[in-house]
Amino acid sequence: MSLACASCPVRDRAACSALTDEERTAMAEAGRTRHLARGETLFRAGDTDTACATLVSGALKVTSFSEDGEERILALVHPAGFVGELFQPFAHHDVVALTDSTLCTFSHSDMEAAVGRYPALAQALLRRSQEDLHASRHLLNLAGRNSATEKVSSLLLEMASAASDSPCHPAHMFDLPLTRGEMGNMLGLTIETISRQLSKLEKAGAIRRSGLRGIELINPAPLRHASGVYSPSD
Amino acid sequence: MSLACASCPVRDRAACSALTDEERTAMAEAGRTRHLARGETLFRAGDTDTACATLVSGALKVTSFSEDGEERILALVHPAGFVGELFQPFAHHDVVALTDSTLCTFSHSDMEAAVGRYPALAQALLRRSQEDLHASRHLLNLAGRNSATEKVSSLLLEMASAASDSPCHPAHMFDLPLTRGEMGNMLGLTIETISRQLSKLEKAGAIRRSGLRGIELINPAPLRHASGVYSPSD
DNA sequence: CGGAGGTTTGACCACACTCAAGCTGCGTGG
DNA sequence: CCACGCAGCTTGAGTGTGGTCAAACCTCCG
Repeated sequence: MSLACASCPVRDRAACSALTDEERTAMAEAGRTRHLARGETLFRAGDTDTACATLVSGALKVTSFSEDGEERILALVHPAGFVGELFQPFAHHDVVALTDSTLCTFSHSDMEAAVGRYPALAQALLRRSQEDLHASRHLLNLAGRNSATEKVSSLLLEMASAASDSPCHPAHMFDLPLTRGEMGNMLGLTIETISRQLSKLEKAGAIRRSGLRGIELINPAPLRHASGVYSPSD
Repeated sequence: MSLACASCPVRDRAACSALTDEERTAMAEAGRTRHLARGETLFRAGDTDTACATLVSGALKVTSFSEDGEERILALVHPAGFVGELFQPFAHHDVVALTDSTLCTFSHSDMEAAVGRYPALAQALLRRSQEDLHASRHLLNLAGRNSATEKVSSLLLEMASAASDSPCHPAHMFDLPLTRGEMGNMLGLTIETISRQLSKLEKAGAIRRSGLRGIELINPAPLRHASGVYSPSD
């Protein structure tokens, strides 16, 4: 059996958790475990017969490229997330690893067949797809909001939550999986603006930076405050 | 039978088209036809036991409200589209009619039961959900893109396509279902900027405005040009 | 005819972008 | 082990696009 479902860290949360043991065993036959190093791509826009995958560990980004070669990040994928454009002859977006990642991949056709064969899988993917939709709309809301301070603050809080083990408390100290450029293009800002906002937050005593990637939340209050409330004294 | 499926204009495209005749008849028992006037809301964020619906005619908007009461449009729904947050105890967004609309509504619980009972329905909704996700990412991309001119041009072209009967050709002349304010908050711009951009496009001879809502596409080329396609001779 | 909601237009200003220089951290090779 | 080089980041100065505020103008309806 090519997949080690029994020891899979996301076996309770991923789409395949909806399957019975026999069904999962059958699917595992068709699946492959795959590792991606930071920067490696799973598939590109335009690829036909793209893979589908459940992310087991690490982080991915879903991006589109405009004609002039500008990247735009459309979504982040966290463990237990599903990627792959079902029912589409070719992919519309690129999927790239942000950190070293482990995935559980299936061929496009195997996955579509499985969706037809196992109603529980279709339902689980529907659930996931609705969650993705929700996340996308959340990002839309965030990126459309006004000030750069708001955007960066919100993103920091979200990254802190994603980095935390418990879903309720944000992590106190964590590494950003994104470069400044990547943060910028998620939020519709430039590298420089991100950098300036982080400096401002550090000066204000809200965070501390350690190295390029490390973030320590000293005082989350101003972040929450900034992500929506206008304060005249600035 | 409460629904007139036989004469339904979207019977071939909506999610329910995946059902067999008997299945559809069974679902029709549980459904209700409902009309909404422009501005009426189907459900609000926070509502429990929200309705699910297939849009038969008209147009809807899906919106969220920030703490300070600012509306943000997250998606438009066109005929054959599906609204309703499955698997969620309460709604996260508002759904409001942009124009007088006809919907085919089902209670939250009936719909979830149907998804469990009819695998084909789950699959059809999965397909739709993926399309919605794609649309949301498309909007994300658009709203994150740089210039106001690009945004407005793209939106105009999209509205023209949506208003057209044939999927390939944009309509030559159509009415915007959105107010300036609504366009603005889809694109992350202000009313005034939208207005100025439209004036600019009219002066440039690309469009003509008739009344508040009417748009006539005189020369779509500058619109396409502005909306991302890079042409060296500028 | 009058009012209200939506729109247009103008003047001004600020926030974020651009361009440019210097810095930090990290990997590679001598 | 240090020197070098590169990629990513920070910081600064100046500019411009789109926001804000304000006033006038349509257009639809009662």
